[in-house]
Amino acid sequence: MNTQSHTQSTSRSLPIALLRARETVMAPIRDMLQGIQLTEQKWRILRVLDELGEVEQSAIANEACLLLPSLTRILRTMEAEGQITRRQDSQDKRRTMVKITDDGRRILADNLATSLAITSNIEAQMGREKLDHLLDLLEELQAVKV
Amino acid sequence: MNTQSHTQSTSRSLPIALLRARETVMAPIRDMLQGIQLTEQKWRILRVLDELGEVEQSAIANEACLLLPSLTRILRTMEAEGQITRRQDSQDKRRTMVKITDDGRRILADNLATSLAITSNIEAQMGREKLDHLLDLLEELQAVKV
DNA sequence: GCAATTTACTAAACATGTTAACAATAAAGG
DNA sequence: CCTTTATTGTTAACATGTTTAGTAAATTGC
Repeated sequence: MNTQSHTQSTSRSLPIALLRARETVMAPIRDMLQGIQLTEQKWRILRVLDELGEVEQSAIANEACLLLPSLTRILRTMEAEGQITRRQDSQDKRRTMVKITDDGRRILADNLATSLAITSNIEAQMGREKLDHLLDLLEELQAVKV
Repeated sequence: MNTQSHTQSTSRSLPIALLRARETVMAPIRDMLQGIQLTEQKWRILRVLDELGEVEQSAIANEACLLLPSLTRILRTMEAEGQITRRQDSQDKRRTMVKITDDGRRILADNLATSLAITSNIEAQMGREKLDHLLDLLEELQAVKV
């Protein structure tokens, strides 16, 4: 008799189900990224910067779902590798503004087709409606007060 | 004009939506665990071991969604802290069998009520039906071939 | 039986996750 | 103004994630 007999099997545990689903979705993206020496996180950062233009680090952290200490380290290497640039904001000197470089954009452009193909593949197998419904439910879950 | 104008906003990106939803769900659990010096991963391991009894490490890795190298390290410290025991399997000497100790079980028992309350809270806010539906969709997503 | 392959796990190296503490600047409130 | 508080970001320390390589034992296939 176990302590947790009241609880669900792992496949019906929300935290684990979310983790496993994410592994499934990320697997082909990781395959793509491994070919170009980019981590999942750096890829997300490049996409956010391409989408938002020049932004402060908190905004990146928020959009790309990273904590600031991680972001600090990652941006340091990305700057050294020439994928982004950073400069102090003149108005608010606490802020660092970050921008994607042409090299960074090139990485995105080179992998856009593969990225879209991965998304399409999942959509084709699950169906657009189900996928939209799933995204709605996930959005709703994020709004839950904890 | 950005490179990614074809793509969805981050809130409709499946990988990020899954990540954010998971953050929401884990936040109160992390609060609980911080009080008892346990990481999210160790908590999952204890629950799996309580549920499955004595099992090999690959089974834990699979159930708790951890890679073996991470598991090796984590189990080493958990053994040192007396929450689990490990022994070589006599039939198949490659296998290491892992079992939860009474101390480990006590940790689970002490936090069962809090854990259940967190689950109930989410269920109360989202509704059981939606939650079940979400779990169904996540299960379906995991089955997608990539 | 035995070589080749597979399985179960470990080790090492590097990247990120996570928390706590801190520095610098800006905003708020008196 | 000037103190207090909040915001922005960094650093450090430790835990885990991820990949590659390696070891030992079991299984396969001939």
